[in-house]
Amino acid sequence: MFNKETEYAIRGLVYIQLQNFNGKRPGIAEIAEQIDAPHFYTAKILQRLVRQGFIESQKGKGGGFYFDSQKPDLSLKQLIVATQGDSLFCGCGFGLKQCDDNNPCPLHDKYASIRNALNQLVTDENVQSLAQTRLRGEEIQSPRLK
Amino acid sequence: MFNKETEYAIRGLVYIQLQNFNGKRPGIAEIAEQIDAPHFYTAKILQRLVRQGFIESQKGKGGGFYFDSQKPDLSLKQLIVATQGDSLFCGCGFGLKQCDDNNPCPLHDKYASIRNALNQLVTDENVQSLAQTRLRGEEIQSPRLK
DNA sequence: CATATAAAAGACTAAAAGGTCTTTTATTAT
DNA sequence: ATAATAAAAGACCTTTTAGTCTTTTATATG
Repeated sequence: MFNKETEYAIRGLVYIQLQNFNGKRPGIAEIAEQIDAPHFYTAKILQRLVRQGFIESQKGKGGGFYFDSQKPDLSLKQLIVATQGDSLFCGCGFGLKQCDDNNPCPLHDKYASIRNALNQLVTDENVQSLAQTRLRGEEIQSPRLK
Repeated sequence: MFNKETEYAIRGLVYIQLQNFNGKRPGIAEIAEQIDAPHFYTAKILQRLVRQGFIESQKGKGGGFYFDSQKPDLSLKQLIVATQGDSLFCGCGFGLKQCDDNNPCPLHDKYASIRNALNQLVTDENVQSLAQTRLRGEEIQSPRLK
């Protein structure tokens, strides 16, 4: 469904946001290890996301990656389109060029509804809400485990 | 969503079935042209499908590709799994290794329902029914056009 | 200001996907 | 038989995706 770059980007950004909630700015080594992704490849992907303005970074001692809390939440849709384009949301499952609501291919209606559901999901969900869900999950479970 | 090989395979097999309904066995050149796919690449893909027993072929004059009408209908699911594996139907959208119903990642439930819908669609639909839909569509439109 | 630290930049390699082409083999019609 | 035909086989090439590594640049802190 998603390519590696997108997977690592989602996992990386959610991890960064999670650490940010705790007042920390994780570095590449920590991020890559925690999300189980290749160190240097993760660095390259995060650098691209910085250049595109999705996250901020700080060089030098105590540096790392962080979200600008002034900026609006980052939807998965924005992130996915940035890393692998929008083909997932506008292509025809059957691969036909001439396929739209007026001239549908045999699979059109059923496939379109699935594609729309996927579009809805990634438009609604964002990095911040995912990180918060994980934060809550851990907070709720912690007392029982201790 | 699907890779090129899968797209060409679906389009090619539907075209073959459509021609078979008319008592014809199309050859590679015709198929590739009609489905707008690269000639030699289409040949390679169809050859693999023959080896896997999805379709039959006949060499020599008057030869071409055809379905064994004795065999059961070929679902898109079978075809997709043969051409690009089953990762689309069992992977986690979030890319986490530990993600199942017991230990779900934040997106699990919503993503799972989309994946299941997709699975259902390609399991229900098959090459034969798609070809028949196109056959009916053309038959209905023909009288008006002439 | 020096130094340690950490991201930025970019060259490089590896593997997979996508695609091309030539040669061989099988079949059928003359 | 043999010539024409059409798929099978497989070598090769190109592009994209995935991943690695070294060098450079910026920055906080002693």
